[in-house]
This record gives sequence, structure tokens and C-alpha cells, in this order.
Amino acid sequence: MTEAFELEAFLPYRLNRAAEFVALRFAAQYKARYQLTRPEWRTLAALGSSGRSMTATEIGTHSTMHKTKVSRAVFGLEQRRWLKREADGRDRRFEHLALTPAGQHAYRELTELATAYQDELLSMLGEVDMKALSKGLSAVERAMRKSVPIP
Amino acid sequence: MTEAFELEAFLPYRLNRAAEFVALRFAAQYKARYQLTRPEWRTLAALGSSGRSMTATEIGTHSTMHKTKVSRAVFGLEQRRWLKREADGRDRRFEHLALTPAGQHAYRELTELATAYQDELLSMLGEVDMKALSKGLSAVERAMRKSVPIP
DNA sequence: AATCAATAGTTACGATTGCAACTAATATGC
DNA sequence: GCATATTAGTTGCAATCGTAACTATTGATT
Repeated sequence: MTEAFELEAFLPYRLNRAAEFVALRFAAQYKARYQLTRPEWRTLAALGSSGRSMTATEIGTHSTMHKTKVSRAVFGLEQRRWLKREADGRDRRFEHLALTPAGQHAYRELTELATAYQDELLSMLGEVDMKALSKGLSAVERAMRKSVPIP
Repeated sequence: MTEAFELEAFLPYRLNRAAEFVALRFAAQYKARYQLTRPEWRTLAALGSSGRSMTATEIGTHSTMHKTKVSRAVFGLEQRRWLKREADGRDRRFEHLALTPAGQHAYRELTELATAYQDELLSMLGEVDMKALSKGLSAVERAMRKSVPIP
């Protein structure tokens, strides 16, 4: 006899639920403190974490966000004066995006929140299970790099 | 000196990216074949998997979907005649939702797709890493049950 | 039993999203 | 060197989403 389908064991379902839970609790923090949207936080994080300037496409690839999402997030951060654009001298289609000092300051504050949250998660999950999760996620990331994009 | 924040190691970020990757590849299948939305698939799966009738609130709790999402998904499935509502005799606020034979048929077809996809994931990740991921997700699920809902 | 609180589910509406079409710039082929 | 294809990024628009307000029903309080 064939094994019955178990939704509770279905990986997309489990991953999605876990991701939503973990993300929501953190989003509540930066939304409350900075009125940042999620795409804005992800853009800020990509730029701040890289420590260099990036193009919008790079940000999108790195954080797997749609280019229109990135475009709007960049606009939002630009209005806050957290980010400045600089045209590429050789190829003017490119815009090099970099954090302003104010943006870097916000990034540092947010990474403090993020680090504290990561610690909180570690204590919630325990070191052993956290390691297991990390190992599993690494495998997914490996698969992502190998796989051909869907759209 | 303090450890620098590493976005690539930040759990919400990693989980979200992995979940999106895994979900998107499956969504492409049921969208192409049935024009099902994600909330509709999740509702169908919750009902089919439980094997019994459920209320909208139960579906929402179980799949962590907002009640308006559930409400619209139920409406969609009802229009396809995949689901029927039955009022509770004692408390008429409740609606007991159950799959029709057509709905059960669709559910079985979709679970075949899902099972095949799960197998594909297993072969992509490898058994060891899949086990690790599963163990890590179980820990998150445990934390979810303990934690107080944010909204 | 009359009022008030709580719960299940729906809906109106503003915000967010992604697709497709667009502009602008550069690369390629002939 | 000119037409065509390609790429970076933006925007219009329709679909989707979540919040808050709503209806309907039941429970609790007095």
C-alpha cells in the first residue's frame, strides 16, 4: 500500500510556516521602530552587509527580490536619505547604490536588533537543533544555486 | 571586538529565501495545471489532509493563514464545486467545510504531484541534509507552539 | 430578559504586489 | 554605421493582500 500524503510533513508547507513565524516576529520590531517595510529592510541589509555599493539588480539577485520591489525599496530609502545613487561613468544604465552615513547608522542599529533576535532564536531552538536547521538550509541554498530559475 | 553582522547567516533571511524557492517551484505546477491560487491549494490540502470537515477558523489556525485569505479561498473552492458548506445545527456561526467528491479527486491528484515533488527535493538535498532540515524545522514548530501570537 | 461582550465569517478599502510595457543606454550582427 | 537585440531600471495597471469595520449569532452579566 502507498504512503498517504501528510501535509504536516510536506517541506514547502513546513518551510513556509516556519519562515513566516520567524520573519514576522522580527518585522514587528523594525516596523515599530523605523516604519521600514520588509523590502526596505532587506535592501538596507544587503547594502550594509556587503559594505560596498551595489546595483539594483545585484540587490535583487542577492536577496531574491523582484526588480520592481527593489526599485520601490530603493526609492523609499533614498527619500529617507539613507541611500544615494551614483551613475556609472562607463555604462550609464547602471546605478551604484550606497548607504549614506545616516543609512550606515540605521544599518548598525538594525543589525543590533537582528543580532539580539538571532540570539533569542538560538535560545528558543537550542544549539543542536539550530545547527541542524542551518545545515539543512545550506543544502537548500546549494540546490538553489544549481537549479535554473523558474521565471 | 564584536562579531560583525552577517546577513547570509541571519535565520529569517535564510529561511525566507529557502521557503520561497521551494514553494515557488511547486506553485508553478499547481498553478499551471489547475489555475489554483496558493491559499486555495493550502485550504484544499488542509481539508483533504485532515480527512474530515473543518471550520474556516480551524483551517486558518492550522495553516497560519489570515481569516480573510481563508474566506476567499473557501469561496473560490466552493465555486469550483470542490467544497461544500454545512451550517452547524447548534451554533449557526460555524460553517463546517468539507470536500465534495470532485474536491477529493483533485486533492488526490495534487497530493501525487506533491509527493513527487517531495521526492525530488529529497534527491536534491540528500537524505542526511533533509533529515537535518526536518529536525531543525521541528524545533521551530515547537517554538511556535510555545510562543504567544504576535497579532 | 435585556444589555453587553465575544466569536465566526464577510466585505470595503487602502496598501502592496507582480506582470507587462515602457524608457534609456549599450552591445551585436551584418 | 545602422538596424536589432539586450540589459538596467521605472511605471501603469490589475490582482492580491491585510486592516478595520461590519453582520450575524451566541454567551455572559446583572
